[in-house]
Amino acid sequence: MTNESYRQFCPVAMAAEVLCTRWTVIVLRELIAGSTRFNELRRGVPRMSPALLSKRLGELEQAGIVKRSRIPGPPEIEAYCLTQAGRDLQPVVEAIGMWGQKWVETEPSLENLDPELLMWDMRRNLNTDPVPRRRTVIEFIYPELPESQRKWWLIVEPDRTVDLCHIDPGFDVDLYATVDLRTMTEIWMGLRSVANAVDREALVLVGPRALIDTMQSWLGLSPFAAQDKLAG
Amino acid sequence: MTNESYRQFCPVAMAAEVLCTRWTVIVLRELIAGSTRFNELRRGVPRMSPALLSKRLGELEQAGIVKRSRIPGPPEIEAYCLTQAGRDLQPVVEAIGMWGQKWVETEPSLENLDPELLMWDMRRNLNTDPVPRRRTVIEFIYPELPESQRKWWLIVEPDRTVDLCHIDPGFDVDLYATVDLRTMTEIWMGLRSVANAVDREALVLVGPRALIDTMQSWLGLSPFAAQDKLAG
DNA sequence: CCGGATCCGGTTAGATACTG
DNA sequence: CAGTATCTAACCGGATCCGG
Repeated sequence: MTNESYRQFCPVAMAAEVLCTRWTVIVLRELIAGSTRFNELRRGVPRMSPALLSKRLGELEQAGIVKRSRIPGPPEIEAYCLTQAGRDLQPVVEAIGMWGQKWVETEPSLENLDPELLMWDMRRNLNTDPVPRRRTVIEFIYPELPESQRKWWLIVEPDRTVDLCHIDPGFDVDLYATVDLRTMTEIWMGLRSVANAVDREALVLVGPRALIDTMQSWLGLSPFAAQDKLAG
Repeated sequence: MTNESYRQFCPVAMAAEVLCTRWTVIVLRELIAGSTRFNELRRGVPRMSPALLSKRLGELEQAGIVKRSRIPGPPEIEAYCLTQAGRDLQPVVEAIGMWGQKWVETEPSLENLDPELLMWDMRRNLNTDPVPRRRTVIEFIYPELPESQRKWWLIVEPDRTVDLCHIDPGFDVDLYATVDLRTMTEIWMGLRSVANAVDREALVLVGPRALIDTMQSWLGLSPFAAQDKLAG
């Protein structure tokens, strides 16, 4: 069931036994970002098999990092929540991410683009403060992608909740953003600014001036975008 | 040769591909602590096979974390040194260790005691400032261990270098410390003080008063000993 | 839909021995 | 000193299937 121990009394080894198994820190990133349900977590780690995710969640529960609770139904739903020990892992995950942003060459990772992951992250981090206090709809169009992944809608409701759809919700669209996936991912990662992408015509915005001019501020970036890159 | 990618553009995933494979952070801990040669690293990870250590060092070199350099001989010797990217991993390893010290139950790890690891760590962290400015020899005796691991000598030379022997160097001994391995490990990890162990007669010190009274200060503790424990 | 369990083939890690 | 070689056991990825 569990991994063989390193058999060292050093705290680094003790922690690494739990944390440094395949996929574990990625799952922790999702939990820290706020995901709580099994299939919600799956969206954040689409290439991880559900069997392995289930196993890892069990190990994290065993280690006191995650607590499983049953939300009364129907449908009866399981929620995975971080304990205090789990929330205390945020500095660890952040340190790993900061190092990755600073030192890992981007080129290889920019070959692994995923519009669903990107849009999901954008939804999570969108800053609603600069957005008008009525329902605002932004449509992203990735012309080079197949039909099923081409169009995405971000919807900011008057109550400041943000929804993401990949089928047309039928609302009037305030802002259209036509862009290639790589450019949008680079913007999200802080490797390029909105203005730069517009200048190079890699990003075409159609909509009210106010929404366009504030895009860099309402488009929440990756939590690691502020870290300068030294590699790649 | 290398691990399969997570295929995510997130910096956490990019970093985890390199860092979160088995044994990798333990090897990094050794490199950060100052080990540079292959067999020196092996002493810090005695349960890791040399084949895997060699493979990991190759991966770390590939990732730009370690640089291999040849020290002219004979004997010709290879040295593994951290690059700037490698030194930048210190906050990551420290964050992992701090979390481990705070949240991982100690009991299981205290079943995996190792006198050589412990003495090696003590040698590395010994604070020579409070030690007299002549050669000082401290003999540790673990009565419950087999002959080959029972006696260890820490030698502080006048030039402030510290040596560790596990065969009698033949010098006059200034201080004898008779202790069981578990108690000494608990002291090293900050779970118990020298005074407490002496009071409970788990640690018996024979030698000059000055050396005994200052032991807590010259005995450098684990870098994580300052972090309070909340689990186990 | 939600939350997994099962099976199978390929890869990785552990143990031990050996070499230039 | 600094690694290879070899063999076996454990783990992982991918697909499929299942009960509520």
